[in-house]
Amino acid sequence: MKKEINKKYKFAVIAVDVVILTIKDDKLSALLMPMQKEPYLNYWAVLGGLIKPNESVNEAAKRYLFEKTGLKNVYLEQLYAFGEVGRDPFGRVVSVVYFVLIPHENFRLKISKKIKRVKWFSVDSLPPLAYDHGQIIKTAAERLQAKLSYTNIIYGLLPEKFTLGELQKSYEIILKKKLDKRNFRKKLMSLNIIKSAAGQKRGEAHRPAQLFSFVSKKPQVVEIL
Amino acid sequence: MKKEINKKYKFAVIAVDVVILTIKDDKLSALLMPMQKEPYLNYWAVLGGLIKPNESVNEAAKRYLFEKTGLKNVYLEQLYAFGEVGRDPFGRVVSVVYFVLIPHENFRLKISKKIKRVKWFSVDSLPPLAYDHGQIIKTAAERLQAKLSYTNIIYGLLPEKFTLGELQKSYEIILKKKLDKRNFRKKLMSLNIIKSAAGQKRGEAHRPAQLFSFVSKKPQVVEIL
DNA sequence: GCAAAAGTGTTCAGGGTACACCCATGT
DNA sequence: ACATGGGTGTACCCTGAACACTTTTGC
Repeated sequence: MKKEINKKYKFAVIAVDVVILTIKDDKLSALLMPMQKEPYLNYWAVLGGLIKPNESVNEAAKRYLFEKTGLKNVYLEQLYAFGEVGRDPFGRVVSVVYFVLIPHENFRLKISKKIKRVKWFSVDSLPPLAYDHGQIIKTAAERLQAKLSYTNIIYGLLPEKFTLGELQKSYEIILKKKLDKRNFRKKLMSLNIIKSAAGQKRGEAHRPAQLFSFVSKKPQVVEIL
Repeated sequence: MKKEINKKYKFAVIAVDVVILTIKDDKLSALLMPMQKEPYLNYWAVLGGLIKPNESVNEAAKRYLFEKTGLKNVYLEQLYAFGEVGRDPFGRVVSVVYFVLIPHENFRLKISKKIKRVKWFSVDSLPPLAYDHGQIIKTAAERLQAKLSYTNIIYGLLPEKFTLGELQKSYEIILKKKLDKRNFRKKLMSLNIIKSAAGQKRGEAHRPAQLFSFVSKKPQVVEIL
């Protein structure tokens, strides 16, 4: 599809790209799919596509996300518009990039049959990437890291119910630093952003953990760490 | 120019808009220009235009800024991409919006002769605005307010040399709250982001004030307030 | 029994906040 | 003389940071 761009359009066209992030195997990871055409054959890319004339840019991002992965009602935020002239060898494409947070656990992606395969990569060890997608993923990871400290958006990465240990570990992975368990719990309980939920997490070779859930799954500015 | 859009382009075209902000008469103010065509005749708008095929989006923003106001080497940051379908009645236009900070004092704008006139408006009492420019200015003001608290970007709004009183007043205007003079000075001196500069500010009916300048005019993350 | 994470309080230091008076100037 | 903002120090409180042991489970 992108091949015909430089024939059809003198001016730039608009694409959206969506960086899907989750925590998997104790790493912040991005969902990538392999390119199927030269010059990026076998390079990996984030999900994306051109916008349609009758949809907003936000809608286009949500549409591609849903069409290609089945994801809906997840944390989604506009990241940045990437508009360098040479960023797409097929033609002039300006991409408005979004990032999405999903809990890894229990999430079944419904990958579109048009996509050969997808794979999660740790954002710290990415394969060769198409276009400027390396820069894009780096920017997304930085934004996420920055926002964790002063907002509650960690909720996007956790399942409905979670333990304080899992919550703390999520912060530690993204902030890349160890946190003190007692101080962490004291702080989070004082912020009123999480509440005790019914039940415990059992089945592991240690004492069961109380479950918690988020009071609100709307973005809030809160001084967390 | 924008009139032909819906004839020529089936798909969306890309524009840039630039919100120019300064502090004038103790108000955070935006530079606006009157529209000269229906349906927005006599509405006001921020500076903007379409991008050219051979320039990046960032370059387009800087080019329009320079061409229309003569401004260069000022604080400029990408704000957000606005992409609602109906935002421009002439056709499908997605706008990548930037904001710019300038010191008001001593700044001579070289307004392009193509522009009939420009005027500063307090962002808290804006005239009727074209397109979604009300939303755009509001978003810019919010971003600025948020970033003042944790970065040093106030430097964009102040002249080369300034007094601590002027600096404090700038914060107070944008944050919309009074600050304690002694605590403010103590904090800023401890951060090493400003340094004493030669000379004093005299000529006003009170004790002369020492001048200061910024150690660095690069954006830095610093916990200021 | 052993390993592994859950759960729980106290102490200390540093930073934020509140607060009042004299100084140097222009009019 | 008077009005105006410049310039300065201290006391208190609260928050952030450091720190260790017992509990409950699965194997």
